[in-house]
Amino acid sequence: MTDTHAGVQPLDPRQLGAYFVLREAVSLLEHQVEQQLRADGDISYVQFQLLASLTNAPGPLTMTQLADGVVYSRSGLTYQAGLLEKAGLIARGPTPEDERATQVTITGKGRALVERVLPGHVELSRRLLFDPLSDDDVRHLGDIMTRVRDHMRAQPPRSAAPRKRRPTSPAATQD
Amino acid sequence: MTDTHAGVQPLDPRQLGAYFVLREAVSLLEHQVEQQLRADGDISYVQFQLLASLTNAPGPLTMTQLADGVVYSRSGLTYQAGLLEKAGLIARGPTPEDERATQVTITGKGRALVERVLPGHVELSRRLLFDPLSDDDVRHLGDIMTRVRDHMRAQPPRSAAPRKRRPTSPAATQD
DNA sequence: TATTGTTATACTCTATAACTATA
DNA sequence: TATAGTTATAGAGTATAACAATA
Repeated sequence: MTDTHAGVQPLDPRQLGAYFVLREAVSLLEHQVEQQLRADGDISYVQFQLLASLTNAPGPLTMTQLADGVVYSRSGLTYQAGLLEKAGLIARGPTPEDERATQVTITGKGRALVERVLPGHVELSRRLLFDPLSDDDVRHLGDIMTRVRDHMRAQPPRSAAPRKRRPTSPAATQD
Repeated sequence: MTDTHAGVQPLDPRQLGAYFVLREAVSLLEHQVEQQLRADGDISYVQFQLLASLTNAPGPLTMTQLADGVVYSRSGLTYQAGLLEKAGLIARGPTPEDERATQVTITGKGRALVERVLPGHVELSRRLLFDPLSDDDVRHLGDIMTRVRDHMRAQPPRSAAPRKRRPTSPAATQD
């Protein structure tokens, strides 16, 4: 990459390399996982995440709670929840405390699907991600990404809710 | 769909945690980067990657070379290249040596766009990814993900994959 | 008025298969 | 026959805005 732009301090080449190889490796991983989930359970990773969130939760979640960290728009979640409900994997109903909210419950079929899909998911991540890594690598990777995640979550306005999102700065230099 | 998964050894919780936090952190990062690229240059990350590959390459690339590591189907690349060409960022022409191939060149406008977009991209990755990391973390992260990437690239395609693997070409990678 | 969630809609992107043309 | 690339097309997913109901 040419670094002939004045005014901005270029990123350390080591950082630049780490960033791009991270993106590349995760892209390859994502693609493979997507195939596995589709083949084993006919769901996407997003759908898996939603089911997994419900599985891990102590009880039903509202749509807003379910959206957190998985989806970046409310309508996106409504769309996905619609698919999951049509497939009989979740159920939606009223929330007693707040009549505006929707309570989302995972069904037995939904739990069964997670159980059916999880082994392959786990096996694949082991084969693709963990095979070439030592225990220490894994520990360090988890630690690093946890810090990064927490850092990012602390920084920007929270995701799935903002009323109005205005990306600033039009590109300035002509079209 | 019928998956005989008797006796699957569960993943070490540390690995499971590392996997999911990796996916989560990268998802947040991707989303932010996508916004930055769209705001600063009206391109997607895939399009940025294609332009960056051409910028880094010593000369023009064929479509096949350009596809490597960025896109997972030929038609997907044709689609993206069509957009980039329509925007005047790349040019496509015949390849002298092989009349079947298409030679892709980046235009001055394309280079200018990369230059315009890169500072913000770099700045964002520093702020989101590298701020909470030490130099040692970055070194380790780059090392880990390089090994993972190389490992995945060496893997033979899995069951349902319609045999169309490309040979690894050294030209178009970013690190 | 603000918030929860849905709907309508438009758009982006991906991927399979059929096709052309070269090798 | 095999490979490079395009096209046609279908489907999945996303996001914005308008909307209704409730707080």
